[in-house]
Amino acid sequence: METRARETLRERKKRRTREALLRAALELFTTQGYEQTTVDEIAEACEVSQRTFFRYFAGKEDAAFAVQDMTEARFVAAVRERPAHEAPMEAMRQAVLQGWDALRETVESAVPVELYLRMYRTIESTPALLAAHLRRSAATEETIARLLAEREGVDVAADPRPRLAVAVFGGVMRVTERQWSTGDDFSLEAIRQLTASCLDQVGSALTGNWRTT
Amino acid sequence: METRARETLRERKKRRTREALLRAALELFTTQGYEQTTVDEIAEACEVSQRTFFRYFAGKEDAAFAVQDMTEARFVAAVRERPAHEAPMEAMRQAVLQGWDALRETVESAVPVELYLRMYRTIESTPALLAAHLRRSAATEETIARLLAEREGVDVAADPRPRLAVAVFGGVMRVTERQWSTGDDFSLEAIRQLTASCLDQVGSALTGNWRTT
DNA sequence: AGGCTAGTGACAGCCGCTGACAGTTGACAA
DNA sequence: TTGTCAACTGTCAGCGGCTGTCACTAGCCT
Repeated sequence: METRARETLRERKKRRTREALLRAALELFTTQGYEQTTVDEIAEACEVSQRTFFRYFAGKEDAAFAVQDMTEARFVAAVRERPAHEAPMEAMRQAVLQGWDALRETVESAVPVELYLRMYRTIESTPALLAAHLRRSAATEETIARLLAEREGVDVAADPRPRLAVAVFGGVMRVTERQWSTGDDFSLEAIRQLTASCLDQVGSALTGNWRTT
Repeated sequence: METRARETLRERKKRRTREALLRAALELFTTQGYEQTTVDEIAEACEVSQRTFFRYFAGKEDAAFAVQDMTEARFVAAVRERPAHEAPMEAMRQAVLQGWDALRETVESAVPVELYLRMYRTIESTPALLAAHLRRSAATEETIARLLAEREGVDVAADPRPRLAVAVFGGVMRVTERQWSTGDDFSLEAIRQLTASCLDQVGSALTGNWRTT
């Protein structure tokens, strides 16, 4: 966590360029749309060449998910740090909620939280980005599955239950995301509350017979 | 189902061109890889111009999923036709299994089943296609959720349980797909059996404490 | 102070995809 | 049968994402 330690001029310039590109990209994506924004525009906004953009980001998509990656990493770390006595589903639940609580600290070093939340919604409403998001989530789920398998002492190759549990959890998260991004309360508290609410209703959703309740 | 009735010459030619393009595309995708195959190659293999390819398919991706779309449509229809007394999860389970059983008839009109299965695996192992696949699945899930909500007489906007149930089911399907495509038995029977097996283990996966069993 | 190299810009080129326009060929009525 | 019309196709031009190459500038290090 000691990034400010002896940062050479070159490194500082690099970091600034990257941050400028990222901020400009997210700003443009969220205001005029992802597809409508060209890489040239982003580069021009920072007064660098298009080629330089591609030296910092593997592609346009990569810039869109740069911040998301930070929060996902936090989530994985949070799961890893959960006490061993917690059941898998409970550990994931706590890790996610914890992630929302600490979102500000996680994100603010790169971009304003408000910009992050706007980008989050842009991802949900842009088909190409939604696809990429789901694929990335699948990769994260695979990581978590291995983590839980090891933690519970089962073989992830032979026992499908770790992957099943994570897939179910991931499915619930996607419903939560969708509900939040199509709702009318775009606050951080709203998404935290929705997360808990959706997780609480999984059992009821699976047992069927929704008419009676 | 009466496609052969009064098919004009023009229509026949069109259908042939489309089928040729589709077959060539899948053949090339599955043998040399999706990214490694250019649209020009596909068009050339059928002796048409690149422009013509784009008149039949919205894009390279579209060709890759043409057959998948047929099976998904069958699945949605199957859910719709399930008896009203079945619980949601059970209805989806039956619909999927039924889909695998009828796969041959569903697919063979377009391409050989073997080619379909090969393409299925190619999708799983190609990041760009996997992303598209997940997004398409999400769209299908939304359709199913509305279907089940109506069927059970609940409001899909107010009650998250239909979407939750479908998301959970979809998650299990993805685990199944992955397990199948990374396993060593690429037969149709294998995937059918895996489907049932994974669905059976969801309960156990969620209750945690995997060590004891 | 001067050599070294990371970082950059400029240029050329591939590929997916689209719009515009003209040529060809099947459909259908006179 | 023939002529007209609409459908289908090829060609060409162009945009945007992305990559390789190469020369050049600017910070680093001795």
